[in-house]
Amino acid sequence: MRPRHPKSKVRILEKAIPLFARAGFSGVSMRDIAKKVGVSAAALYYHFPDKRALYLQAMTQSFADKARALLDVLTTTGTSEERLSGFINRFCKVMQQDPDFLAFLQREMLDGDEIRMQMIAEQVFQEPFRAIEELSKELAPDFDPHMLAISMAGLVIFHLERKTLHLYLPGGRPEHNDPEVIAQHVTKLLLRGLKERDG
Amino acid sequence: MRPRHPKSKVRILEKAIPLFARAGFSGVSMRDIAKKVGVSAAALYYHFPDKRALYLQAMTQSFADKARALLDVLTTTGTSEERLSGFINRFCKVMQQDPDFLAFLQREMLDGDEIRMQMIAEQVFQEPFRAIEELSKELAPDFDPHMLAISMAGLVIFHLERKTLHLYLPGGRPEHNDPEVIAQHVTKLLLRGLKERDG
DNA sequence: GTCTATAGCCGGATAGAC
DNA sequence: GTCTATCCGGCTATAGAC
Repeated sequence: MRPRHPKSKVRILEKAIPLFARAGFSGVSMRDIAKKVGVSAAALYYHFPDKRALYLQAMTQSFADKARALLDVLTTTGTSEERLSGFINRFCKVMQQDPDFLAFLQREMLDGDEIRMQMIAEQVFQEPFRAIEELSKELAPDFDPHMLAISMAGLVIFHLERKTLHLYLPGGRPEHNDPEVIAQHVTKLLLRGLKERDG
Repeated sequence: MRPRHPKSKVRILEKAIPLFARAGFSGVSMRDIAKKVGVSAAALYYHFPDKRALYLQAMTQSFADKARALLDVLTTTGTSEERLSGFINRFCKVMQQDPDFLAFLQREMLDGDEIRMQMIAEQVFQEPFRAIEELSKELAPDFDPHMLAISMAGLVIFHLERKTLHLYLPGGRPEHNDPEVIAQHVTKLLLRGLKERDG
């Protein structure tokens, strides 16, 4: 249960996250954030030393607990195929339910400096990435596990990030945005690609 | 052969492209561009009505001729497999040789308004996309051709856009940035994934 | 076609009252 | 903790000389 009047700092971050995720660091002003929160711009400086610190904390907040959500489903029991399918499903769902997280991730891959990238890698992706590499080794030992893990992430992420372009490309249909449809497509593509031979 | 002193407008666009591609519309000022070109900011307004127009023309310029480069290799003769492999190779090479194009594309997928997205779709991606859908139908009639085309693009693009993150993820090696290595990986993954059964 | 100068606005950030 | 008022620099864009 969330309190009706959360601490100011939390309220500021809650409002700042979607703004920064959608317009980026230089696309949002402190006044924009203050207006959304319903306070003066000066009030923000009581809680954060400067704009960069506010951005960094907003991003960190948006990334929190994402690693755990992805790891959980990777460490359950079952065949390799079941774990892959479970992971792809969870990944699609997490990304679709939190568009701010996806936008932040895309933004950081474009603009992120070394320090922020290192933080993201260590705090969010390193553990799940390792688990996916292990799964890759089980499923397809003749593939480079690092590249295969990148491929899995890329397949899911690109299906979700191409949303706006999708409207104007031929053959686009509404169900192509359904995370379950995407997960099913990606899993089918991967599994057939991972088994060297199958009936 | 490029003339030693190209028209000012062309010179401005040449300098503006990498700046906008790397920092985005709001991350670059008219003064930044003017400084790179070696003129005053006021001079830019002789050639472009405002900053938005300059950005749009820079983006359009960066996207020009990309459709043709991708289409050429799709319409050559050969088996479906050869055309797929040729396309993936070309796609990787084009994207890697022109990082500004890749950055612009990522940026527009994040920030692009409907008008710009429609322009990109119609002028750059519609024709090659249709050709890839046709190829998908030949190779794997039981897949949704639209989704498969998205998957192909996503695989290539994500391997190239994750460059900065890659340093901090386990198992990353220098050759993972080689476009030929990426193309080979993606082709292998796709072809095994596309054939329903193989020996 | 390019310059200098400048208008007018908006940005981040601070001072000091309450 | 939040306010109003403000500093000051950078921003887009224009005016007018050359």
